[in-house]
Amino acid sequence: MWLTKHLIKTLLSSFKDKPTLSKIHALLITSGLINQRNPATKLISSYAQIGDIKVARQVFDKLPQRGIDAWNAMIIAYSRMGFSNDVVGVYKEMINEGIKPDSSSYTVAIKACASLCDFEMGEEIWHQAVGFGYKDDDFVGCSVLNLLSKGGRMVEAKAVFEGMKRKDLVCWTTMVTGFAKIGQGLEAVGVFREMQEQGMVGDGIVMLGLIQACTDIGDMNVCLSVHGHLIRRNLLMDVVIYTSLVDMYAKNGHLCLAYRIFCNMPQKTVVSWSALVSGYAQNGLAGEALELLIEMQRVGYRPDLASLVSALLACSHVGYLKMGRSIHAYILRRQELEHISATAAIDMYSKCGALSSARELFDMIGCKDVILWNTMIASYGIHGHGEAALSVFHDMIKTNSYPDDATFASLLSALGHSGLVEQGQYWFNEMINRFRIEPSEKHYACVVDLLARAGKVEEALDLINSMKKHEAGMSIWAALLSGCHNHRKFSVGELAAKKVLELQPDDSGIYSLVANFFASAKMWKEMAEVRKAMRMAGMKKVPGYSMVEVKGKLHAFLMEDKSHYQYEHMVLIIEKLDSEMRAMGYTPKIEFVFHDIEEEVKVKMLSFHSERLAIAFGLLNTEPGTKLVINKNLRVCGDCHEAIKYISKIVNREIVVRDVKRFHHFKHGVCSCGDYW
DNA sequence: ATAGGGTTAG
Repeated sequence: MWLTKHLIKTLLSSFKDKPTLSKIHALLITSGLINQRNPATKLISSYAQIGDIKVARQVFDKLPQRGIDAWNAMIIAYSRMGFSNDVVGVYKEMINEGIKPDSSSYTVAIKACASLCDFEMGEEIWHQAVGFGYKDDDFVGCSVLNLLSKGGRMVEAKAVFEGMKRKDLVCWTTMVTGFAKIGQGLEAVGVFREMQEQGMVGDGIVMLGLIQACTDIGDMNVCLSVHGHLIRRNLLMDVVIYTSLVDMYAKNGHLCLAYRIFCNMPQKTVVSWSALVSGYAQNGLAGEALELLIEMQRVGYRPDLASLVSALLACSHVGYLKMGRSIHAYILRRQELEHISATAAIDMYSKCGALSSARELFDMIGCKDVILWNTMIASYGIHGHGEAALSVFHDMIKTNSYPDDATFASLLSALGHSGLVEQGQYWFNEMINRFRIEPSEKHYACVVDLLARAGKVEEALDLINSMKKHEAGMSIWAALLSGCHNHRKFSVGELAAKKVLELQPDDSGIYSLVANFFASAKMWKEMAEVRKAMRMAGMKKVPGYSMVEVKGKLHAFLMEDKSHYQYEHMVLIIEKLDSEMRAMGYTPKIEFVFHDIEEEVKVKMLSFHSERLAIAFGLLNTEPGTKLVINKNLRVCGDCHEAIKYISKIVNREIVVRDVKRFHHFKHGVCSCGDYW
């Protein structure tokens, strides 16, 4: 055999195509060199590099004696392919065969555990590494930093980091990114500054962590200065960095800027598109998000799950059930439904009024995680099905899923809206004592709401006064006031009303609550003052609109929307309904009009609120008996709430109105959610 | 010589 060992080595490092590799492989076998450590190891890495991991494994398995080099070649091969399970598998085999891992085996194995989020295993390997004298190894240490930061354990990570003798750029980057990822942007910036003070020069990757930190901090000045820094340092070349910038500006609501950067990017990837789609969706610009999803497909990008999930979010925002369904079906066809997209689809179904579809999907998901459970509980909650929410919660406990703060926020809110007071109080206490979760302001607001609805306003006030770590905010006082209003508890109510006014509401619904309270308490002077204050505050400028999906298309209506092609027909329907309603005993609640105009005009304004236009349009264009689902961007008006009860009876239809807070199911003259508030 | 830090989504 004229091929020397040396020549084989050279060949293996310079030729990366499969036919050549196979030829060399054959030569190694015929020459017997295959059984020597060095060429075999080389062969394994070469096969791994061209992505032929199976052959690499075969070579590895056939080796008569395997040294640490061969093991590492194999473990690194799996790591490069992203096969973390196999990495851990090979590591375990090594241990079983009595091979002593070295620095690189530990490093790669711990990295694999981090990407699998298998923190137990990761820590076990870490301890083994320490036991074998790799305590001060930089690579192992850095892998550990990554493991801890992936688990959000930045306090421990910081301790390890501080103990490291030589901190290189990779370690610093891990710390910066770690803090940024868990929402501690300021800490991340602090670490970056420290790094600069140590004279370390950053690269694009550490800047990526810094961009994420800025995204989290949300201060435009910081964002712009980091952007400037990138330009000055000439680091603005990588697609990934551009994409991150798009995300940063989009998440902070600067969509024009995000879009401009997106358009001017030298190249784009699917991720760049996804980042923009998600930016639009998260900022409530559902139409733009969906258009962008279509546009990206048109120019040849196959949407990834992130963009599809964002599109589902957009659908749930505007109640676009038909589009939501087809996106869900598309994900199913691609066989890519997993937890995140399933959760998004469940949320979409429930927010579009298709609660049973949400449940059906939920039941099909095996091995549910916390967010999935929480989403189902919240779904029942917004529809006013407290018992169902509680039963899902019980299932959750039975399967040993551990509830978190969000679980209880959804559960307590669901119980409150269904008047399950004892259950609410019980689980609030269990949350604190058994699950050791500290109540947040949100939890307090739920329980205050729960108690106040039941008329236990003194108890609610005691709870508010017992709050130590939080200051009671608008939601808490408004909930209390509403209970006082409904149960004619005037003295606590007066206190709550004052607190609400002190906090300067920017929502006309809250002003009307205060005014109504003063009216029922016969405190006329205060009532007049509230009306005056309201005029002075000049209420939110957000125009109210309602949407209805008819035959798979979304139709939006603004108040008194005369431009609509069916306006005359809609007016006729509204007027006809109006006279029938009055005959049944309905009187318009003009306190819900906040303009200084004549009463007759006020009444007219009420009956042309956007929700009623949407209902009229729905009635006109659907078969009798069809359920109508209306979506409103603000809170449904109190008068309309009353009127829709009558309408549901007159036309004998189920009418579902979703407003910012929850769902109102109107059927046979009643609303499932009881009181308006 | 090898290995450790990177973008979007519930």
